[in-house]
Amino acid sequence: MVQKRSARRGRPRTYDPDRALREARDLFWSRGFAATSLDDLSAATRMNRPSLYGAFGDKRALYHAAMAHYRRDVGAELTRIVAEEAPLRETLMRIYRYVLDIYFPEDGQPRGCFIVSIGVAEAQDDADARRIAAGAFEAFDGLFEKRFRDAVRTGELPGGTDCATLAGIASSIVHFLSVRSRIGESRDTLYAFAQSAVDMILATGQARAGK
Amino acid sequence: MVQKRSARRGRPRTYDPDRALREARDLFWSRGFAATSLDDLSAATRMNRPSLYGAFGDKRALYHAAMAHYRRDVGAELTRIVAEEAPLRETLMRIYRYVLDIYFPEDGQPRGCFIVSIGVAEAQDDADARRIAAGAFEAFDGLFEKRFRDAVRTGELPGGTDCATLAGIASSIVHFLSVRSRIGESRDTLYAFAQSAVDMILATGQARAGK
DNA sequence: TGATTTTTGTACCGTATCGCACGAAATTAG
DNA sequence: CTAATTTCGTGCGATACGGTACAAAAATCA
Repeated sequence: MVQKRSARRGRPRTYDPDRALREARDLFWSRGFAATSLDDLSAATRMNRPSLYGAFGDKRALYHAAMAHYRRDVGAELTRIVAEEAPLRETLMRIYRYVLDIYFPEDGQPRGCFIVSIGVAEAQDDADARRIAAGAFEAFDGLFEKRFRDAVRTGELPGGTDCATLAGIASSIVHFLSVRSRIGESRDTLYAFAQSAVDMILATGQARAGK
Repeated sequence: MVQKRSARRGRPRTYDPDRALREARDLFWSRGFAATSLDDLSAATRMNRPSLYGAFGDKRALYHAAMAHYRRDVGAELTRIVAEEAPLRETLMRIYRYVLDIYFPEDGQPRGCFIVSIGVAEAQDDADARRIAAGAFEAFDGLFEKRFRDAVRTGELPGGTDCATLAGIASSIVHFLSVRSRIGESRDTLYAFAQSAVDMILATGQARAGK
């Protein structure tokens, strides 16, 4: 899988580019773009600054790479969860459990979603950051909506359900978990909220049914 | 109302402290804490740096003052809206319209909620910022919950409604509007989403009723 | 072995940053 | 008019920042 590129010409690298990108992402994630210095990044990635430059371009480009990496990572796992084809309640709870795993790392402080907590702040003046964030959310909403449409097809949700809006609400709850985790709410409290919210999402379907 | 403080002793100020605080807040709002320099703040507030220091303390203290100011401002208006005692749907839509007014300023780029977009990023390493944000959200959720409890009392929502969770969902939608406004969604799209989401919140009540 | 290629690591440059010292300016109190 | 008080505004100092130049190091190729 991880094919070592067939012996390259010059001096070999002493760092792992993917690991370095994850370390950089984590640093940006906790401090934001501007408050993270190249010295910090250099220390965390164990690459000196010229190597950072060679590998990723300037600080802004490294930041974009970190955002894109996060988006790919999380998007792939969410796609996998939805593909498992569990019952609707179970799929939703797996998604909320998964994002809570991300927002509350085992080691380190609660951090929320990288894009919501950090990326969106940059989005106003950084068109690339804005595009990456918008793309991530579009894919995210789309995943929820697709699952809800399937639920209508299988009878888990009644016909006439407004799947697009329900997907927006499901995404809203993810944003809520992100925001609240970073400002001190406990994981247990947020998990309980997610459960109750899922109850309501399913009940909403019931209401529509009788309409 | 605006009582001029009875002639103080020394040289009079050339700036309006409240106006200056709003200008500082707007600058932080668009760029974040670290990317906003004292030179920027000095220019925007038309106070030179030593005056800023004298009036607000260091940059971090000024930032906290800006957050607290925002929290007071928005909190007061939301309290006012809820106090109007309009029908539930109307109250909710007034709230969503009001926050969209904030998130989409008439002049300038979409910016989302100051606390969600900027404050939460600081919350991880800045205990004061975290406290201000947590207090703001607690008050916000409480306002929604109180309104939903009243709705149960008046029959707008059926008995047995889980008002705390419903308040969390209503707040989630506000977070959604904040996040999405800043990454390029149009105000019209978000307003339409809010309307559909309110439909669902009210329908959820209906479902519970039949339980 | 010697030329070539790629990465490493030090050292540095120009600039921006935060915070404050200090004297001038503008007002009131007596 | 003089003293006291408060703010203003210039200017600066120490540090931190992003980014790069340059030569040494470590590998492959012929």
